[in-house]
Amino acid sequence: MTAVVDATEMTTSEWELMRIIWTKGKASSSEVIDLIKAKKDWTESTVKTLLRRLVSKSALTTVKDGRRFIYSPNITESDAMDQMTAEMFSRMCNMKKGSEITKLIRDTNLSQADIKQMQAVLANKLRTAPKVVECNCLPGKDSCC
Amino acid sequence: MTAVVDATEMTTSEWELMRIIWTKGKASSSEVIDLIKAKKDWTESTVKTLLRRLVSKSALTTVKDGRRFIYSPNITESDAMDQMTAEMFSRMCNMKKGSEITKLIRDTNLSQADIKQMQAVLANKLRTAPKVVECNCLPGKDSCC
DNA sequence: TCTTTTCGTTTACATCTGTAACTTTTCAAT
DNA sequence: ATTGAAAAGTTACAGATGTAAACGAAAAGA
Repeated sequence: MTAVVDATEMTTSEWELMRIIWTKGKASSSEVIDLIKAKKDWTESTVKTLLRRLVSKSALTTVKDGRRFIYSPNITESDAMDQMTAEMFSRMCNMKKGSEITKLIRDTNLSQADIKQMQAVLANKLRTAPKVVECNCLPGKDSCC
Repeated sequence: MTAVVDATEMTTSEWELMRIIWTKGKASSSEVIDLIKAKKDWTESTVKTLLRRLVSKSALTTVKDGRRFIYSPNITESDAMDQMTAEMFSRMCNMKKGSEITKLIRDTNLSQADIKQMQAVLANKLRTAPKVVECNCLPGKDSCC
């Protein structure tokens, strides 16, 4: 079974709401409305619309609890992040992904454990790494770099 | 002077065209139309519309060459990639960025030089890395992890 | 010069997004 | 039972996006 939810079709605004629901596990619209207030100046209506759209994209499931709905995610935060990241990197030139990741490492606040983990993966990867990665910008030898 | 072009407002389709122009340095609309055919089944009209929108977003500059235009990028591929990456990572929980980068390392085809570069950066970073990175999903201690 | 290509410009149109007001339904408290 | 508050549902609307046809102008070939 392939991914039921396509996280790449969540908009930035929708993503903000998802973060709240991922963090809390589940939430009613009023909880979401309350929590989003700290970050965004949206009206209740706006939040409800976004929640509804997330439901229609199958990113959220609802369960009725009396008069209100409890929203819970249909995709994990981790899976969603993976999809987004993959989508973005798929747009980039193969040859340039490496330096982009390097920049990311440089610019991101990483824990000691994160770093050690990366070091382990890299050490292992080095053993079979190619001398160069081919560019795939244009078909044929005509490519960029 | 801040970034004149906001690459995060380029759509996926527009990005495809940018890649061609980045790779070639500059190109006429007919060159772009020809080259995109290998990847996308767009009509000439569609490509022209997208080029025009890129010009209106200041992502491309045109110089007239006889009857036609030569398009060239107003932002480097590298800067655009940086902006996109930064935008995406800004949406993620601080605490989870590390493992996301680790996955990226695992899933990306990297050259030996790329890997060594990352290793250097990481070794250096480890010396001042925090034990843990705080989650920033919700305001206050109420955060996720 | 007349015609055919080749570009660029204008117009189109459905869907998606950001943003929200207005309306209806349904608990909960008189 | 009545009413007020809370939640959900309906409708709206401008701008962005995907996708393109049609029209016009200019260059190149006949």
